[in-house]
Amino acid sequence: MQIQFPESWPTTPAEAIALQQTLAPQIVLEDRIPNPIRYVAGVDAGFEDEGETTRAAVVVLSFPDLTPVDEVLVRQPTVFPYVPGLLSFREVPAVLAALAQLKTEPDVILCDGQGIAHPRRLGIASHLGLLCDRPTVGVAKSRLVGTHIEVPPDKGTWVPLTDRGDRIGAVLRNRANTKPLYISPGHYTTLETAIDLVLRCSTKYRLPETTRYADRLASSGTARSALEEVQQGRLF
DNA sequence: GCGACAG
DNA sequence: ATCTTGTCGC
Repeated sequence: MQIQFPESWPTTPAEAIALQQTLAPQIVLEDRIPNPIRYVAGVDAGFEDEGETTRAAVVVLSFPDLTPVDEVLVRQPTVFPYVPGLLSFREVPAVLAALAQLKTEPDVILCDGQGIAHPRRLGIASHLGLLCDRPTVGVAKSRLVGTHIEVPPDKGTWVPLTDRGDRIGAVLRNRANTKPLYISPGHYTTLETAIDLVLRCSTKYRLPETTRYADRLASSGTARSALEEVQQGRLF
């Protein structure tokens, strides 16, 4: 898909925070997702060489059958350290490079991490949504900010995630007997639609299929060689 | 000043 | 995120 790469990228936390404050007001919390949805994408990032190299994986699944139809894996030098609240500045560059190589245009992208459930309302899903001008949803495995009551144990139930008086997302019990997921709108979507989409992308596991496929692709790129396995005496 | 803190 | 063995539970 066509990607407009940023001409410059923040180098320091101070610059990154300033950019977030500029971009946050541009987020659109209205549904602008194509109907019907034909393709959903999942993105994930991983690291090698003690963080020196970033891996970004993106997988496109047909919807609603969730069959993988396109995928890309890229590796490039890491350009920003991990700082809570500034995750996008570390992972987005590689993710954009991966998206640029997709042949199939996704109608919506599910990201590993928060959307607007962020201190400055610009988590990685929101930031990515603005940069590629696409609907995005944040699917995080844990909380960054906000408070919430306990989530009922029943599968499919959720409670609002609140921060400074704002409803910034939902804590969703995607499966019974598992930790809940933190869902929040990224860009061009409402919380209700985000929750519905995550549920419709989920089958028998805690994480939606989109992120599971992306995780697997990202991991395949870091799998140990047979030689390394032998040297560690763990073959067979 | 003391915790909390997506991936 | 990554390192890293076995182990508890469905």
